[in-house]
Amino acid sequence: MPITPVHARTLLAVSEAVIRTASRAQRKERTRQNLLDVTLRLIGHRSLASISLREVAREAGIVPTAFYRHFESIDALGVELVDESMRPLRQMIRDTRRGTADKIDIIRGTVAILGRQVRDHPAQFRFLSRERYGGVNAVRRAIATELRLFTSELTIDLARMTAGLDWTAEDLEMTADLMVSAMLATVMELLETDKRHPEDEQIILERAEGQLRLIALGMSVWRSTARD
Amino acid sequence: MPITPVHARTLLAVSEAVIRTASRAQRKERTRQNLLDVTLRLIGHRSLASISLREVAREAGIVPTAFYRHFESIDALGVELVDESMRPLRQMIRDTRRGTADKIDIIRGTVAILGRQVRDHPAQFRFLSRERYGGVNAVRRAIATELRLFTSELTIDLARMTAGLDWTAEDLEMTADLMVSAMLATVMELLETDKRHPEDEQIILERAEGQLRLIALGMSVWRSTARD
DNA sequence: TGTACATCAGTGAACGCGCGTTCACTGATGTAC
DNA sequence: TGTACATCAGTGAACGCGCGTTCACTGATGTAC
Repeated sequence: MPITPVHARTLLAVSEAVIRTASRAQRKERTRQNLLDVTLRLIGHRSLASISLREVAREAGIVPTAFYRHFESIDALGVELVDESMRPLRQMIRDTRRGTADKIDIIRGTVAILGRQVRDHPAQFRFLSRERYGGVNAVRRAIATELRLFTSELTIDLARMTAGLDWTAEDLEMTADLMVSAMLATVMELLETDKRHPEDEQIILERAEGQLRLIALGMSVWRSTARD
Repeated sequence: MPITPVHARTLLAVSEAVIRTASRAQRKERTRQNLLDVTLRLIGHRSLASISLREVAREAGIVPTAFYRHFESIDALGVELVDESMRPLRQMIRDTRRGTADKIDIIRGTVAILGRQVRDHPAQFRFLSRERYGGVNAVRRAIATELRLFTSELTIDLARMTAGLDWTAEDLEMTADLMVSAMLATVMELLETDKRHPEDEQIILERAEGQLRLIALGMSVWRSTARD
């Protein structure tokens, strides 16, 4: 649609309104983000189901009733947190794709990226792993959906790598699923490491690297039996 | 220590006492077990951190204060539940070892046993997977310890299978860890299946079988790089 | 076997507390003209 | 620019409720002799 003078005037009016209302709207957005951040921090030691609306509001510096200006309930806030917490994982895919095409390097690079993301965003990963099979239904389903998308993305990458090697879609998905399982287990182990033993992190990452290499080796000799 | 007449008389007295006190002790044990069962059932839809002592007592048909005759707190009950819930998993190892020595059969058999155990003891597996990274610290640590033992057992089996193939202890453990990760992910997926689609269970089990076969293939061409 | 006493699983009243949610409100910010 | 009105993020009192835990108790079961 071309921008006519009429549109231009309308757009100008709208953008002026946005600038003028920005102050209040921005402050609301800041409070909202604060509620999300505070919840993520509280989740560090406990589960979503066990934190209270009043506690979150208190930590965010607002009165309990003001919470409802932003979310319908703690569970609804949790569902929004899933999306926000998946961001580091989505970034991981992008970072990995930007890496080299050599297989050993891909594995080493992927594990390194994984380690860095977990180190940089521990609260997000802790939230996802704690609530993945946690007690809040809506949150559990939201995480399952996001992880399925993540596995799909990995399946696409595997399809590209094994192009012409006669892999079935089922086998590709099965392999991607195994890789995601191994990586998620690695994430959980990384999160459980004691900060007083930083060398544990290296051991876990090396093991993860070995596991991905083992899977890659298996792939190199895999013959599909789907049509047996 | 040999059993002397004096011992025999003492043992007799003790066993008579046991029989005589059995009624009250047995009833206490029954209530205790009932508390564990009720908690396991309540955990089906929510997390341990979100169920209350009063709720468990109510469901078990006792007054809240009577709960303390059996457990110090819900968390303490949870730790005991870990041990009870690990029983199906331990049984799995025994069942699998009783299977044949052929590799393909071992995989098929193991997956079949896994599927059966999850079907027969869903509450126990749900408890373990939900609380493995859940909000109750003591329970989380208890599960981690038990799963480490489980991985050790599997490492022993792998060592037996790869005898003379020059595998290092680290590589065996790494492989066992990957297998346990894959199996636990399978358990969680089985628990999430909708009962209205029983065919999903078969799909998940077939995928698990493929994953273990892929790992076994990788093992067959694995060369340790630990001494690089 | 009978009796007197001990044990102890389960009772029921009571407590103070933090919870989610309602409601009418305030006052700073934004909008219309 | 100035004024009159609208919006709405955050307030604060109030509610009823279920919670964990204390305490003194009851009465059936068990033990000693």
